Amino acid sequence: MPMDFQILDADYQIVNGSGPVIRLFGRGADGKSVCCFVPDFEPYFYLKASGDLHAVARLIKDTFEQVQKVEIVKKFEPVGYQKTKKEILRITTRLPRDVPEIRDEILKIRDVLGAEGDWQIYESDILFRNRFLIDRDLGGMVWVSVEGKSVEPPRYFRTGPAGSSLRENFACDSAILASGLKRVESLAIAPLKYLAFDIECLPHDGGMPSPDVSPIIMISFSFEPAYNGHKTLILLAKPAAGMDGDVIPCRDETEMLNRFFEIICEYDPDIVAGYNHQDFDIPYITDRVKTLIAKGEVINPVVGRDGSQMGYRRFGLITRTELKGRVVVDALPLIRRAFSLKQYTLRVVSKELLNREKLDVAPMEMEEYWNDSGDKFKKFVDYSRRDSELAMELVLELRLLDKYIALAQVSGSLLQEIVDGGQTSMVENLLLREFRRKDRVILPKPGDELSSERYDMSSDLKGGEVLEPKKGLLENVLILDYKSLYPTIMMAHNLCYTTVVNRDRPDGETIKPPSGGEFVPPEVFRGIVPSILEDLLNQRGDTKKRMKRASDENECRVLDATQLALKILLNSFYGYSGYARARLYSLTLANAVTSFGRSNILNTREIINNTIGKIVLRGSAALLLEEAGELSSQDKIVELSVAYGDTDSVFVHCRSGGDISLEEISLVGNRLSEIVSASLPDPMELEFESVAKRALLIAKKRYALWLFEPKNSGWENKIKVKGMETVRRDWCELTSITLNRVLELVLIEGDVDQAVEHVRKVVNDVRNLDPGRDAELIEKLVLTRTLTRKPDSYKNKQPHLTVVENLRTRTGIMPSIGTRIPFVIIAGKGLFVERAEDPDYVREHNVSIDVDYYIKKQILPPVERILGVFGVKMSSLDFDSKQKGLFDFEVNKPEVKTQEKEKASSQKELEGMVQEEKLQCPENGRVEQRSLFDF
DNA sequence: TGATCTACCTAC
DNA sequence: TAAGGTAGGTAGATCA
Repeated sequence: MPMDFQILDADYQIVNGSGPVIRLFGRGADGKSVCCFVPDFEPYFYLKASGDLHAVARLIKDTFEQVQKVEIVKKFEPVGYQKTKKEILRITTRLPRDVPEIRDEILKIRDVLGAEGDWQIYESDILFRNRFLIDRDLGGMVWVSVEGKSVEPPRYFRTGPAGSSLRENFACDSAILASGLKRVESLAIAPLKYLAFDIECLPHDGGMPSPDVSPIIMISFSFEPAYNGHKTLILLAKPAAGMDGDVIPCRDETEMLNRFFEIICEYDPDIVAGYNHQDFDIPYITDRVKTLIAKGEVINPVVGRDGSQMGYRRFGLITRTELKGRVVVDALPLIRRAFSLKQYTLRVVSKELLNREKLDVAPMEMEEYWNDSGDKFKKFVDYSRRDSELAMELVLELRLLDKYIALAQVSGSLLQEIVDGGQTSMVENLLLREFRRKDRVILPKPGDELSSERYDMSSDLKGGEVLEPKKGLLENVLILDYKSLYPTIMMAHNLCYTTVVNRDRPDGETIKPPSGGEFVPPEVFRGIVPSILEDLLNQRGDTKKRMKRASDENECRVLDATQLALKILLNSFYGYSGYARARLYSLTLANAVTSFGRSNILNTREIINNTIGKIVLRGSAALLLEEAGELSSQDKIVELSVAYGDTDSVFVHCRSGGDISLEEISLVGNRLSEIVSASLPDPMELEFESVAKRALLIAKKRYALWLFEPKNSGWENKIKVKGMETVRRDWCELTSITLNRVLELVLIEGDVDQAVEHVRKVVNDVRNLDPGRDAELIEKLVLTRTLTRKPDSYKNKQPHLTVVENLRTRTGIMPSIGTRIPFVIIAGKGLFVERAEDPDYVREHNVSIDVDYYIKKQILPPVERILGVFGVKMSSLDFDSKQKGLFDFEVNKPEVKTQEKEKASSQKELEGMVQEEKLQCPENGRVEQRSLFDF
């Protein structure tokens, strides 16, 4: 009877005498975990050689006993348009590890033969499990239906209680030796089991714990679904009485660790979650176990579905953990990628994203709490339990994995690879599949030398065009943008590695991008990348259609994740082509894409400003001047000019003698989208996105819009801020809330006076700051910056470095790279950087804040950039003296086109809506999920 | 003191 | 076996 399961992980095993056997690990639709053995898949790679290929083949076969067979096959080479395939060798080895082993040796054959010409190895560095998945059209989180016979699952051994003899167990529920395997199309997700855990260590004097001396004293678990009725469990490294039913006291640390591994194996989770456990808990446990074993303790750290032990490897700054057959999901990096927050400590993240409090025990107090047997001890236990609960909730409630599961299904990469890595593995996976189908081989990954050579060249890659903004406050601005600009450019112009003209010349015309280079048109050869993109785009369209039909909420979520994954993949190909470590790197290709993009946006501006110029509104029609013919007094003429644009967007300023309603502007928007789209090659499309009733353009990449979007039967409005200090995390919260208020007053109320008044009040509050009382205000003065490298590799002093240094000398704690460091600027003499201080330290020691810095450097400059537009000057400010008038605003009554009284009716209408629909400024509202790159 | 460089973060 | 891309604004340190 065939059995269906979803592929979670894959690897291979060497079976004595019969070569490699692929193992697929997964969870069945029936809820059982599976290990599926697939025999008869052989490792291979390709060699392009010169001379008599038969002779080369024979020599290779005779020289290397690892080589099973050498065949001559016809393939296209990776890059460049080619009229015909070329004969190359396909070399099959006995074991996967033979491939890298003989890869370099094999080039020596060339010297033996004294052959002239180019030899090149292809596809020798593809992991065997990936090779299998690609060749069999399988992939991560894909469903398979397998036929075969039941066999015994992998086993593991572990110590029993109190030093009893070794006990043997199966590492997963079932195993099957496959005789037939086929892909099943389904977006369903198997009933996955989630386990989250967190450890507590007992450090020396509250400093950093070290696994060779500091014991692990508690481990907490969280389970979904429950484990023997428990949602959580807490293991203690000491006996204890009077604890609740989720607490398991152990004799000592060794017994606790054995229980830990036992519970993991028994529960048999698919997903092992934690918060920073990839970098901390897992390495710590691994090292601690080693330390204890070295002392003679008996611990068997089994965690894998094949009976393998826990382990980790460090690559430079990155730690990789592998739990065979399972997926390690660290919520920290996923949250960093998905949400823009000022800090990513579990405390801040839980509060911001789950609105849940982390319980806390200060490192200095841990020892006391641990040795207590009353309330303090219980508090410590609860603190530990809460941490694993939070890790689990972050993963499940924020649905952090949905996107990654969809990406695995769509790209074919294994889930772990996607969760750990970037876009490279997904793009390469798709490329390998499609190149294989079209008989084209792919290059190996570039070495360090080639990569850095490419990296030096990559300054030759030009990016998008940013139009100079028409600075100031504008009314009635249309926002249009190109849907998936770069992918559609590649499709429209057949831009691909396989169409670039660099060896064979096609007969007819070629496509010539503005950046130079030549590409063959699709009639001559349809590029592989454009065809992949087309497929992804079609799939996305279908998915969106299915989403509209879907009634089930869960189905809708899965489909939404799928269309999002498709969008991410669509947008990954351009970046990959200019990425120095890509297998397929082509500056010609990348430059062709961006150059079409630049000329496109410039063309669009030209068409709107000059070719179209004006639109006539007549009834519900938006007409070109030539369509309108004779104009009547009923007609409304809208004059168009592009006020700004960045890469794939244009902001069109609409002016007319009288008022224009949102509906009327929308008519213009739709018409523009129609006209411009019609002038573009398929599938490029300029989309009408939204209308800004008012737009404040400050500089390139810095603006605020009062946006109106159609919603149900009315309009939904909100302020959207880009690039300004309100959305920047290296400014303090006081700056963002003040600026947000100013923007509201200016954009919605059109009331500059009130904005000035507001700023005056804020400045006054700061000036009269009383550090003892205004803890809340101080909270709003905290700045944060990312520690981006090792402290000694900075050339200039930096404020957050000062804080890191202070922290290190005071507590011995060294934040890791990537951590956001909070600080405030304290009063005193000397450089700004030297006056940065840890906010906690400031609070505890009542250090005074540099009030002047906050007023002059944090509040006023950003405010001035906005209010300056209305002629508000703050030149005559003298903050150092404590005189009467703190400062004088010179308000040149702005000719605020915004305050025209005659608009009373529409104005009132708008204000009504504002009250209904509360403003969603990023800092005030719920934290928004970070959006994607999307050109 | 003004010009240049370094660092960070953001828009797309 | 680490990592998609470029364009751009702003602040502060450092250089000349």
